[in-house]
Amino acid sequence: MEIQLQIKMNEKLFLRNPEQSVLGKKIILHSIQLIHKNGFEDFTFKKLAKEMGSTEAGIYRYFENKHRLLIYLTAWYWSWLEYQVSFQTNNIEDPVVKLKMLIKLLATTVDDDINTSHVDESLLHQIIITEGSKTYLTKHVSEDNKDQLFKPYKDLCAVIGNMILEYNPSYKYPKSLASTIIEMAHFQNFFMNNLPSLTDFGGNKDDLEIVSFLEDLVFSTIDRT
Amino acid sequence: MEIQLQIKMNEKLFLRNPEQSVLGKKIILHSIQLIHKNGFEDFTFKKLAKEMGSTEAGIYRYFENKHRLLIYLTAWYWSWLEYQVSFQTNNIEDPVVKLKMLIKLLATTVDDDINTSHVDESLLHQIIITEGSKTYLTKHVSEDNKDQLFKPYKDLCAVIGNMILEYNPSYKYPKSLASTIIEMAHFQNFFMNNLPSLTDFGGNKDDLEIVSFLEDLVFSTIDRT
DNA sequence: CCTGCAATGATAGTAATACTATCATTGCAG
DNA sequence: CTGCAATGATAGTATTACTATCATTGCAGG
Repeated sequence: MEIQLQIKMNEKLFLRNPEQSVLGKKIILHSIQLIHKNGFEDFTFKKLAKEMGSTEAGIYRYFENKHRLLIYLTAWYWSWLEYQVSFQTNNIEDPVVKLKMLIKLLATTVDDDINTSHVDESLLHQIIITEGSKTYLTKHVSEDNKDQLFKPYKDLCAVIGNMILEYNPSYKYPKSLASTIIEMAHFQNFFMNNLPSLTDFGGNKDDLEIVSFLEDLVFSTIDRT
Repeated sequence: MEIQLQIKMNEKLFLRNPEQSVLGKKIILHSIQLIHKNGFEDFTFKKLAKEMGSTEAGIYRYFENKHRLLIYLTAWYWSWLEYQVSFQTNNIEDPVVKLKMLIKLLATTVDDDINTSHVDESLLHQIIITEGSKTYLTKHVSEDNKDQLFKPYKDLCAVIGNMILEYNPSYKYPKSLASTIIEMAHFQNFFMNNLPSLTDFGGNKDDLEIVSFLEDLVFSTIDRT
């Protein structure tokens, strides 16, 4: 069985749909590599064009600017992850098992999904850890939010919130706990690898420790009514 | 009693100490106002110079670049906050009371401290919420960390970690929980004001709801051994 | 009182960034 | 085979992120 996974993205995320042309897919492929390599601050459309063997103007036909491209990549990632979550938790009824699966998906290294040829999910995951929050930590969040640019992130958060309520319908802060799980899965990973004294994961750099921390945090919190 | 609070800052944070001259203090004062007003991305030394009635070159004599200035402001804030924490929890023995005080200091609106004339802590607090994590979410974290630029943040995190251990010496993740409290105090605030569907704080926009969420989270987690 | 040096101001200049515009070429849909 | 959309090639502008130079000021120590 060979399938190609296509994620339908909000039209406002781009000027021209990058999934629908060779050039567009090359933009996605190489921007992921370049941002992963040198970070978002250092990333420019000129450098990307050079890397791709195309031109700056060509990229501007797809994305308004590099910030929009980052939002696109992030939105794509959260959509893909929500799909993974629904796939992996399908037919599971026990909310404990579901929540544990979710934490594992959020907090452990992602493998490249062979069903998406132009996206390396493993690299993208690391980009989201470092750059993801920059998509919304701006003065223009509200306008971007009105354009629904953060919908995939909010959708995933809602899914998690519902899992929490399934486990304990009387817990008062399901959405805040959901956003805490998402952000901390990433921040604790970043801290572990870059500022280890902010964590308890020593030198091991093992994803599974983050999973343990998060599981303990989540279930302690929602266990007591 | 009139005191002037002086915070000793790491020499690597600046080229020339801004606390030791009128121009330096003006840089701090106006950069806080400008970053608060238009956000860090839009902020440039040229605009700052114009606002202050000085010149771009003059500012470069104090700070290498705007990112370093942001790190300086952030480091200053965390140092000031650690002082507030030590002041407000002084003579308190009960770790519950201490932790609650800490959460309150982190998560509620800060008043301008009259003991620091050139820093508006209230504005600075809002800057840290939106821009704080950008100081370390870079490709050069490790070098910056070697220069001890994040020491105040790490120190505060250690203080919180110790409070947690005082309450429950067998809790396994005091430092990760500490960094979670700090980050979530800010992120939940940002979400509440800008992406409310990621929280359970509806339209009220009340700091105290964040306090309740964090208290519940922290004490649930460290209550169970 | 003067002198000397550090801090500041004023101005200029450069390379890179973040775009926008124009026109030529190509390739494939009808 | 033709026409139009996508791409390529090139150029140009305003702003950003600096660096350099020289003149001015102001005050600390002799």
